[in-house]
Formats: sequence, structure tokens, C-alpha cells
Amino acid sequence: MAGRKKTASGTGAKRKTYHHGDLRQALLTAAENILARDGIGGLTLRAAARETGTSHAAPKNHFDDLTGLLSELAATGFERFNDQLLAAAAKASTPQARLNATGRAYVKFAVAQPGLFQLMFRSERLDASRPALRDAMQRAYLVLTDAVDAAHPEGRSESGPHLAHVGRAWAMVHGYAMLLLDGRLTPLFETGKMNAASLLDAMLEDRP
Amino acid sequence: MAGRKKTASGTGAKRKTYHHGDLRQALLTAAENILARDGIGGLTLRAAARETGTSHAAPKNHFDDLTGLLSELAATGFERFNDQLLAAAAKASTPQARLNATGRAYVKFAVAQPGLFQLMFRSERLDASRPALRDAMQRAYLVLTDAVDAAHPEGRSESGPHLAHVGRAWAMVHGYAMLLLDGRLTPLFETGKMNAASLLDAMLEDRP
DNA sequence: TGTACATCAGTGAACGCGCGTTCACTGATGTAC
DNA sequence: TGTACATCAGTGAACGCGCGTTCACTGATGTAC
Repeated sequence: MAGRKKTASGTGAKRKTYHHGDLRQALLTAAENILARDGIGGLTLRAAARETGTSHAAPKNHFDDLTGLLSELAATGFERFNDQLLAAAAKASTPQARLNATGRAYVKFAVAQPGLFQLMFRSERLDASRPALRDAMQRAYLVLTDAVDAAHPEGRSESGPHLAHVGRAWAMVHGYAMLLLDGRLTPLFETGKMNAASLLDAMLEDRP
Repeated sequence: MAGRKKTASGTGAKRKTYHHGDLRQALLTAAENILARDGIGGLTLRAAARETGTSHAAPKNHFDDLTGLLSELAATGFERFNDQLLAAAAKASTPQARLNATGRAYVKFAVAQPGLFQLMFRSERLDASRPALRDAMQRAYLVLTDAVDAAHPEGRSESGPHLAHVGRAWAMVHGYAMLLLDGRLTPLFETGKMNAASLLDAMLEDRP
């Protein structure tokens, strides 16, 4: 905004000026909408441009290519992911409760924004060497390991047993999110005794 | 083969006859090769036809569309997956060891054939209502739950605690496989104290 | 055993589609003086 | 404060690409008699 007189037009709104104002941000927002509406397959440079009401060649001024756009979007996704995990953990009172709250927030994020979550965790279409994405992913890693660290202070940091704790906690919530998004857990819910939230709670409850 | 005089030509081999002999199977094999070589994105009907040396319209005689081909391929993938899990479990002597062996085989399959594994567990491009796929997936579910059943006989079958055991075991190995394939576990390996196999072993070792 | 014919599997040209990319352009912005 | 000019951001037409699909066809197979 700084130094700009025009207000950025929102998604789909008709612009009155030749220049957009903040097309970069508008493209990211548009891309996220497409992701939510059409899934990862519908996300193309042309679709993102269309969604912002600009010509299809316009994105080139802001992102090298589709990978660039997707990587920046994934980076902002990770930032929000990190914020939500930390916020959830902050509400719990014991280290173990904080770890569990982090896990629940992990799955909650995935369920709330499945397309974005899948984009973030599928390496195929991302360029992890981009600074914004690399940094955001690294922060996410620290959020997770810190939560595990606090809950398992005995063997700290880089010891073998501690790595196993990290792996177990991370793999479990990640696998749960993935299986849930891909509809593979429905057989578990068919008895009616559990739903997605209560099963996760049960899984987190009596861990070693 | 039964009743056919021609031998099916292998992938890429020049056919001498107008008819292929066993194009259906050849297309599945071709698709798997493409999956291994180019990943899930390179797998198209035309690419599969090309790989078998037939015209690009030929697959229509055997599969309705790309989803059909992918679903049948995923079904054969699940059959092999099931066989390998059962074979691994059969070599172990205690229920807990069998469960762990099943988990290791799960990850081993994913690492050995990442493209196929991803195809099998991404619902987007599959039609799970196809009988072959539906049955193979159901069998896979039983292989997993049976392994957990045996290791946790107390609360059998459909009780809440038992469902939590199933969820924990499945989500953990699945998440591990996914994170590993997407290169997200590299920070854990950077210390040099662990590799993909030893970390999984450590994770499986002292479970509740 | 031979012949006629229906059915099946694969061919190759053609179509329309959406994609990413290029390119000369144009409108708007910011800066130097 | 005004003017000239360089730079930037967005345009729209064009290109080539690979895709799935359609369609009339042709070669091969299997079956009836």
C-alpha cells in the first residue's frame, strides 16, 4: 500500500485503473480460493489471473512461474499453520497437553483447508529452496519439535530416543490428517462409536 | 493367454500382429513404468498407449477413461501391498513383532514404489467404487486391523480403545511413509544418528 | 474341412480444449531537473 | 510547480503443446453351418 494511491481491487471486482494496486497479494488470495473450490488440480496460472480479473500474462510480473506462485502460497500457508499450532498450544497448561493440543490443531488445519494442506505437504509442485517457503517450513519444524521437546524432556534434542518421540508424534498426526482427507478412515467411523475428532482424542490420550 | 495364439508383445517391443494379445495387462505394466519414471503427473492415457506401442485410442477398448486405468492399477498395487504385508508378518513370531513387521513392510512398499504408493493413497484420481479397487482396499484394511487385533487382544474389534490402537498404528506408519517420500524428515536425519530405517525401528519399538 | 459373417481390437486423422509462454503494445507511476 | 522521460505493470493476440475424445476404417478372431 505504501506510496500507492489506488486501492487494490478485490477478487473479481472490476478495476477502474489500469494497474491493479496489489496484484501479487490478490493472486495469492485467488489461488487459495481456487484451491478450496477446485482442488489442487484446478490451480493454474491462468485460473489465478482469471480469478483476479487480470489478463493471463499478468502473473508473470510477480511470479516466475506456477511453481513460484504455489511455493509462495504454501509459505503463507505454513505461516498460518504455525500461528494456529502455537495458539492452540498456548491454551494448554501442561507440556503433554500442549503437545496434544498442537496435534489437534495440526489435524484441524488440514480439515479446514484440505487443498492448502495438501499443497503444503506435497513436494512435487513446490520449490523448497525459495527463501519464504524454506523459512516457513523450518519454523513449522521447530514448532513441532519444541512441543515434543517440552513433553519429553528426559532425552533432549538430538538423542535417538528423542528423535523417535518426534517421529512418532509427527507421523501420527500427519498420517491421521492424510488418511482422513483421503477418506480412508471411514471404515473406522462406521460403527458410530467414534468420529474424526473423538478418535484423534483417543489416539492422543494414552501415549507413551 | 487362454485361447490366444499370439504372444503378447512386451513394453516397447514391435508387434507383428494387428492385435496386441493382452493390451489390458500391457497398459497396466506400462502405466506402472511411467509412474516410476515420471511420477504421477506424467501418467496419461496417451502416455500409457505410447509406452505399449499402440495408438492412443486403443486404451478405450479396455478402460473407460484415465480414472479407470488408474483405479485398476491401484487395485493391483493394493494386492501386492497386501501380499507383502502378510509375508512380512508371517516371518515374525509374536503378535507385537508381527504388527511391527507389518508396519515396516508398509513403509518399505512406499519407499520401493513411491509413485504407485501415492497413486494408491490419493483419492483424487481414483474411483473407489470400482469392484477391483474397492475389494483390494477392503482387504488392505483387514490386513492392518488383523495385525492390530492380534497385538492388542484385550479390547477387541470395535471397542473405542481398540479403534484408537488401529488409528495410532496406521496413522503412524502412513504418516511416516508420506513425510519420508515428501522429503520432510531430512532434518531428523541430519545429525547422522538415524536413517529412515533405524528411526522407524525406534518409533515402533516402545509403543504402548 | 471350408466358407460366410458377425464381432472385436487397434488405427490414424481430426477436433476442441486449456495450458504456459512470447511479444509488441499501452497506460500509469515515479523521478530528475 | 511543471515538464520530460525512464521504468514498471497489465494487455491481448498469437504460438505450440499434449491432452481426451470421436469416428470411419481395417485387420484379425471366433463361430455358425
